[in-house]
Amino acid sequence: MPCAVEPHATQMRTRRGQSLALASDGDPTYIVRSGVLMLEISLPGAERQIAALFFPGDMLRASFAPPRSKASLLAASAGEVWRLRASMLDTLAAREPAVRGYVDRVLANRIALQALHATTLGQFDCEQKLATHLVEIALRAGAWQPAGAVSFDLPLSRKDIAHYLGLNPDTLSRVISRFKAKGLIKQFDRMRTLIPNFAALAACTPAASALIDLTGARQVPVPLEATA
Amino acid sequence: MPCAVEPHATQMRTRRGQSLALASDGDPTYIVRSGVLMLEISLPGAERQIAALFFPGDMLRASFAPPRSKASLLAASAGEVWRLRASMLDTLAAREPAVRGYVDRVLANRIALQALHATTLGQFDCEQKLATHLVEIALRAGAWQPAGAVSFDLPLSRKDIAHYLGLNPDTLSRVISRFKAKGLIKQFDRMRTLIPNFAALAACTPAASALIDLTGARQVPVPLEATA
DNA sequence: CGATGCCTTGAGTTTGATCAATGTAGGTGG
DNA sequence: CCACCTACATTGATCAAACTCAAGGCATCG
Repeated sequence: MPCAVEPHATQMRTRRGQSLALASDGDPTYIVRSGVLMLEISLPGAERQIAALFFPGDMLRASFAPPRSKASLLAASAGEVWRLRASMLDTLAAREPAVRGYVDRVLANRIALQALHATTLGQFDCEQKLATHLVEIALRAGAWQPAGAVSFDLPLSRKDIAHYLGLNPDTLSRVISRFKAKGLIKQFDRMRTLIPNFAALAACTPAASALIDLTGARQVPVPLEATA
Repeated sequence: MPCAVEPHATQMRTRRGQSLALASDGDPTYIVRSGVLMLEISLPGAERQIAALFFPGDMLRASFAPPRSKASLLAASAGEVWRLRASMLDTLAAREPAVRGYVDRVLANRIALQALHATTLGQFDCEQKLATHLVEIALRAGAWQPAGAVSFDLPLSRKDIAHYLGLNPDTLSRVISRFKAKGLIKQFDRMRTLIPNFAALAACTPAASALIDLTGARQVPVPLEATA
């Protein structure tokens, strides 16, 4: 999206589990090109929480993370990111309306997504939480297929998904098994996943339509009301 | 903070429970002067969630809320807000570096706070959740007193606090009673609250030091390590 | 081949939700 | 002033959803 940014950014390849610097000087700023980044918060005496996921097109700067406390930015999967200093992005934004618009849009979207995620964490039961996550991934990284099916690679490990959803990994594993038994998802291996009927899955979470709105809903093959 | 904004804003007084428009034209933008605003998300078939609280000095625009889905902005207590159109704020930000800096700072802070709140919702037990909320209020709206005490009015009703913390109102009531029994808080009536020993309360939540960092920690009378 | 990391599954326990009853403050009208 | 109503808060008894702990499966890698 922000083509004016490219010449000023450092290209980086990430590997699964790699940690990206948040604390270094110049308030580092990242734009995700492919793969998924996780913002991890580990507070003393509490389990870690994956506070946010960043998909291709998303931007984040170090000042988005709580300072001093143990926040870290991890690559969930292999991918590519652009890195630049915040001051450079600010300069570009002041000069180029397209960059300014991109930054503003991405920020507003992030806050809205976080509000939704707070609802997921605060109110949903474990099945709704998993359905929400699957819908989110399908919308951001899914390959749409005929008849309302979607396929994708789960970018996060079971443990990471659990910590993103505020669940215990054991519990999450059980919920996934239940979803498989109900035919809501099919798995070919740990990662490779197929949702045979997106609408049926979306019907499992109250957040589906809000997520569709927020992700720009590139394509949802079948209107939600049709099936499910 | 943003004095250049004042002449372009509409002054509004809020009453407890009042709803502020999010959907009207021009992407309405609010700056809180006094009192507290709540961003409420009510998804079909789920309990409502208070996704975020906005204290004096905070800013939010309608685009921060998930669109179409039922988000609303409510005044938790009587207060005063400035209202202006987003396009006006953007114009001012482009002209005045002070406004630009204010907007950027407030946004980054909001995202960091939301990350912390996600951790609170996802990992903390009910006592840690309440302690976190009390620390947050003490830092944002408390009157500091000698010997590490803080007093304030709880701006939210029990039900609102519960929905902010992802708890059941009954459960919250029990936790508050436990805190009173332990001497962590004293209440003179429903709202008026005193924390005799801030450090002891802060020791109940893993998020205390991160919150202190994020709120700018105007004054924390006694370093946390001293007591508790 | 064993070692390791990740995931799954069962048995038992606990935390917090639910339901229902009771208490309290503030407001209204007789 | 009292009776009454309503909204909000507290508290107890019961229950279930999710956590914990432990055992076992299944890949990958040296």
